[in-house]
Amino acid sequence: MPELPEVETTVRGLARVLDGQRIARVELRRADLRRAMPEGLGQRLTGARITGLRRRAKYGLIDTDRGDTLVFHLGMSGRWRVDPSEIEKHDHVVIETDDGRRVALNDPRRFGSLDLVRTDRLVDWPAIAALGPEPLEIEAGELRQRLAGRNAPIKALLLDQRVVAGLGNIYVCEALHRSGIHPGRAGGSISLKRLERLATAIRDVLAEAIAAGGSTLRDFASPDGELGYFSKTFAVYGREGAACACGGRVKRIVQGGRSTFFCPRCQR
DNA sequence: AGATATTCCTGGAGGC
DNA sequence: TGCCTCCAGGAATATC
Repeated sequence: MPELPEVETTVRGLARVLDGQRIARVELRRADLRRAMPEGLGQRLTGARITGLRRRAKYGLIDTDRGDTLVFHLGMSGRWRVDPSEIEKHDHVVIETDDGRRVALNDPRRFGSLDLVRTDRLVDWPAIAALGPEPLEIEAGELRQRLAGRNAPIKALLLDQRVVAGLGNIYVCEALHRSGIHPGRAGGSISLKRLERLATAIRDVLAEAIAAGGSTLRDFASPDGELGYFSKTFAVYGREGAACACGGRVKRIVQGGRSTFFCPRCQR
C-alpha cells in the first residue's frame, strides 16, 4: 500500500517520463475512482505541457502550463505503470505524451483519487489546506504543539493527516517502535524529550524508505515496474510473533479498527 | 470539539 | 477444486 515513500518514488519516476512533455492524449477508461473525476479532465489536460511534478503528503502533484495541477492519490492499491506494453484491467486513466511515452494509473480497489485543481488555488483546496506539516521536516516542538491536550492514543493521532501529513499505518508503527513509545499512550502525555526521539524516528524511517525506493507489501510497484524492497527491513510491521531486537516479542493489537504492531517490552 | 464508527472497493488468504 | 467469509487500508462523512 503506497505510503509517503512510495508516492515520492512514484513522483520521481513519473518526472523522468513526463516533466517538460506535452500531453498528446488522455484516455479516461472510467469516470470515477473513489470519487468522480472532475468534468472535462481529458480536455483540460490534452495539449497542456507538464511543467513540474511535486509531492505534498501522500498526494502527487503534476503541474501544467495551463495553470492546472493534476492531483493524484494512490489510495490503497494505486500505482502508475510506465510504458505498459498493453492496457490491462484496472488501468483507469492513460496519459500519452507527444514523444510517445505512456503512463497508466492502475488502481484495482479504487481508493485513490484524481482531481484537477487551479495551481494558484491549490493551497486553499480543502484536502490540501487541512494537511499538517510534512513528516520529513517534522520537529519535536511542532509535534508537542499539535498533540497538546489530546487524549487519543499517539498511534491514532499520528495517522491523522492534520497532525502530521503523510504518515500511514506502516511508518507510524515503525516510528513508534524506533522511539520506544507505546502506541496506546495518550498523545498529550508524551515528554518533549521523547517527542524529540519520535520526530527523529519519523524523519529517519521515511528517508530510509525513500532511499530504498519505497516499500512493497502486495501491490505496489515503482513506475518502471520494479518492486521496492524496504519491506524486508520493517522491525515490527506485519511481524506479529517475531522477535524484537530487545528480546521481546512483536504484538498485534487493533486501534481504531486497524492493526498496530509493537513490542510491549521496549515500547512504553 | 474531540473521539470513534462507518463507508467506499477488490483481490488474496484461509477455512471447509 | 471451489465456494464462502474475512481482511487490508486512507480519508471523507456521520454519529456520539
